[in-house]
Amino acid sequence: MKKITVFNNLTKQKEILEPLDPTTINIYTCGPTVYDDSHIGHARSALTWDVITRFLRYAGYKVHWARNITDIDDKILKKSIELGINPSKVARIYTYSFYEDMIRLGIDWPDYEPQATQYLPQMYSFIESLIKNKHAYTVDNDVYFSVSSFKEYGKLKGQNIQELEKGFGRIEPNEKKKNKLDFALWKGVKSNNEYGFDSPWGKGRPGWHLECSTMNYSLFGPTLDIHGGGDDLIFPHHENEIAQSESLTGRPFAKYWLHNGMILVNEEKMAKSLGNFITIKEVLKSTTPNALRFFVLNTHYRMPLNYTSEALVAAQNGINRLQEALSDLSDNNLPESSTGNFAKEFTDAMCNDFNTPIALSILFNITDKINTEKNPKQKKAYQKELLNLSQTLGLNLINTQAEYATLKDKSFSSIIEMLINWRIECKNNKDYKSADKIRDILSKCNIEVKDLTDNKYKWQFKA
RNA sequence: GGCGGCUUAGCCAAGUGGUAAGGCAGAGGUCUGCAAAACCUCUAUGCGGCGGUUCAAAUCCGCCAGCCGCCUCCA
Repeated sequence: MKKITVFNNLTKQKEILEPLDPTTINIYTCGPTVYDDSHIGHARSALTWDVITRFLRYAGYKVHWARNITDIDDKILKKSIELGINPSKVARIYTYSFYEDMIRLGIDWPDYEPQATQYLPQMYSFIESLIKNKHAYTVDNDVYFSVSSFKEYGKLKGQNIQELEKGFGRIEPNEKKKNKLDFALWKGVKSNNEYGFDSPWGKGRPGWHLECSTMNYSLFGPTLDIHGGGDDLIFPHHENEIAQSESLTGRPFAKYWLHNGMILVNEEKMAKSLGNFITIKEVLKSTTPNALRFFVLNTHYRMPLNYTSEALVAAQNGINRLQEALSDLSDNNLPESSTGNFAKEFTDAMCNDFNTPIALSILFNITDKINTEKNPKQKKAYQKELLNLSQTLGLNLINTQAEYATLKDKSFSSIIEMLINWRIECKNNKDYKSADKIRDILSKCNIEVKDLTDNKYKWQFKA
């Protein structure tokens, strides 16, 4: 297998991927905060790491992938007040919603899905060690990390502490902090009614950055191979993770830092805070998981990706062409052997910092071969190759009927609307015989049409 | 203000020194009862602009313009 090259954000250059253990890769990627339905930005992130871990396994590595769930956080508390339910229940509701989305998108289950609230004792000892080492200090019932205690602070962002301080004008000063760049490891409650956990520093909740450091340390020890996440997390989240973890262990936290680009809507970042997000559930009403995956993989993972409905249509049509080339195959009817003619090109592309757009273009090159190959045996071999490589990207090109079922509601409604409109046309032409026939047909399908004035109508299911 | 990134055909998007992948859309044709699918042909002398380095630049350097991200929670 060829060497895999990755763009390491810590060094800002492409490097050959050399895990600590040559046979195994430990990878941790930042997952969602579960306070609402996930949007397609989360889908992009999940798809990116799904494909990267799939390829690492394809390349022969043993992969241990962890993706956290942030299940305690200010936004969750806010939501719990809005909904009038316990914060842990809010977290569970949206964790399950996230899982539902991940299943529909065909994301492989990570090997670990640590949740913040399951690691509180480990967090306490993490904080205690930092206090003992003078990297953290307590103020009232809060604990803060002291940025000035970590000389390399800013190395991921590429700025030193002085430079970072200069650009700090936008942040409201917190009087409790010794340095304005310091961040909370533990946030004490303001009043006893507030939700929280009992800790050595009183009732409160963990700071966001702490969970990733703690869970990484618990799962993988001082140093892991790859740490991933969205590029909006580089600063301060990942910077702070580095500061905490390296202050604790004195060892490098992660060898390689990989970040996926954002999804944009109208050239603007899609984010919950901007309110311009499209949920995964919403988008899957009008497109298939395959098409969404194609849409995402057609752009290199580090580039921004502009969301448009046109692009999703293009993706769906592209997927259709690939599926068409395998339309005579099914699970009971798979060719035995692959040509292997394209596997090298495919691997080369993926080894070059996971160049999925090139990898996809190779799938189309194989499709050309399938569609023009006269020799049936050879054609089968090309089909097998297309199937193998598409599966490495997590695409599902055969047995696709189940996928279309997710679109059923939309198609179903539009067919009914169409029939009703046809019926109105018949009525307007005084062709009542045809109009009645259409109404009878709908009626047999348990759809009752009710005429209103001015060609208006409504329809409903009847038992 | 500080730091980082982007600008390639109608649209999406690869390509980081050797003469522009791939997809979508579009045009013409073959096939077809008609479609669909498939196949064949065509669709950027040019990669934001201006300079420079080089035998050779979309690719390297400089300047300019436009756009975006992070610095507050964010995948």
